[in-house]
Amino acid sequence: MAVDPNLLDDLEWRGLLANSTDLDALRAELSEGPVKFYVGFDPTAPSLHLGNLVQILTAKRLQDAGHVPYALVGGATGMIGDPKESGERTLNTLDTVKDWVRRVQAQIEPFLSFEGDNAATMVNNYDWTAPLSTIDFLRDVGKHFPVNRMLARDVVKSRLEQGISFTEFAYVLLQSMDFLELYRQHGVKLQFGGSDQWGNLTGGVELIRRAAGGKAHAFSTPLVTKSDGTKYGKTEGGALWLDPELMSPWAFYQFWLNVEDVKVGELLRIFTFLPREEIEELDAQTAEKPFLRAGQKALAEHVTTLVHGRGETEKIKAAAAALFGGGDLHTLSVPTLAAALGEAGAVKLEKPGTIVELLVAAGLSKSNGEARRTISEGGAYLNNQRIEDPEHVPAESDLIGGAWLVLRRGKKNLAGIQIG
RNA sequence: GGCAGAUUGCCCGAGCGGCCAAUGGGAGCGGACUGUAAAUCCGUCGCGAAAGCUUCGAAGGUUCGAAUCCUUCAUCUGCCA
Repeated sequence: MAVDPNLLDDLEWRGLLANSTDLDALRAELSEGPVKFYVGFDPTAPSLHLGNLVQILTAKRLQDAGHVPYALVGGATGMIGDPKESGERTLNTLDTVKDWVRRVQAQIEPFLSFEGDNAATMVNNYDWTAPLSTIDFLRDVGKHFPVNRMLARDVVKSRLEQGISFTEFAYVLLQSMDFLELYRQHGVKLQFGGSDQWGNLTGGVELIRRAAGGKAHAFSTPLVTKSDGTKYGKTEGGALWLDPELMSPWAFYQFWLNVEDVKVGELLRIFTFLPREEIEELDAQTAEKPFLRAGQKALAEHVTTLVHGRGETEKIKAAAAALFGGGDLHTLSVPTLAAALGEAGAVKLEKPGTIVELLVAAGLSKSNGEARRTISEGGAYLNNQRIEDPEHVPAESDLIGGAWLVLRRGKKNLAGIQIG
């Protein structure tokens, strides 16, 4: 099978290469023919999130270019926990990890092709890690890891003061072993991951060299952050999940639509498969007519379609047009409005209560006090009319189509109430 | 194992017997400005309509009254073995 010779150039242009081992050697290898590569996901939650999506899409880019993916879900590494700077992780039970492995696998599958010449393979490191004896592990793997080098890693250094368990300290051995195992079993020669995984990636390359005398490659993708350097979704209401149960497609779409101008170009490159010319055109539009937010719209549309499908995206776009259109809500057709509110999130009530009760019922405010605060701050809207009296109860005439109320907190948080 | 110090709200960090639901900063949230952007400015930021209730690692205790004092426990850090 022919491989795309421009793969690395494209990845580079998209800003997906943060760090890499010998890039020229990798370029040569990738141009010769299909290369088997792997990318791993640890089941640390019931769903993957935005950061993982970078890896999934990168894997797809490689597969589209003719290479052969091995998607690893870490049933074993998920039992141990990758050290992170903020502190020791809580261990999850085997049952929990197994459940999450299944979910994560199911999330990855739609993105890759498991058929054809360069079909993807799903693997689980539990399969080769669980049967391993301690003695074999220490002799065959441990012997190749100088502790002084392990201590020099940034994450480890940052943890030495506050403390790090041996369990997490040893994590890198497991991930390195995965690479070695896939190298030996399947001839996998390339691994990539987020830049926070760099130490683990090179650990594997090093282990393959020492234990098998082989040459393998690795590269890392940059961490996606906001313009102030903080992670997306870390501070605002939790992570950006790919699972529609954990984050509604509507909220997902809204997230991309609200991306800062300065980040649009970067995110379009990383998260969409749009060709270079189109992205550069969008860059130009963002620079010249930022108020049109053409970049944000394209970004929201493409990424939501990738993750949740075309149909869902179309429904959301129609809903957003109806709800944010600025027109009189009463002029919308009831089916349109009902569908729109269904996307944005709607709850059913027997009868309307006070605006405070409605805000809480719709999930727009966490408590009565918070709802009252929002109202006193002038942030509560019923059918696009600001409501200032916390005791306000919607009248019969407020019910659009005899049943619907559009509730909004602030500029962007919408929810529907269905009475009846 | 011994000694010393730490543990405060989402995070950082004051408070060291009443004036503390707890200074300040950050994040968050709302408003103004705009473009469902950024920056800026203003407001807000435990629960409760209120009376009041529950908070300052955990459990007890002293006191009219404790985040502040005492005891025990847990965890972390440093020093000594």
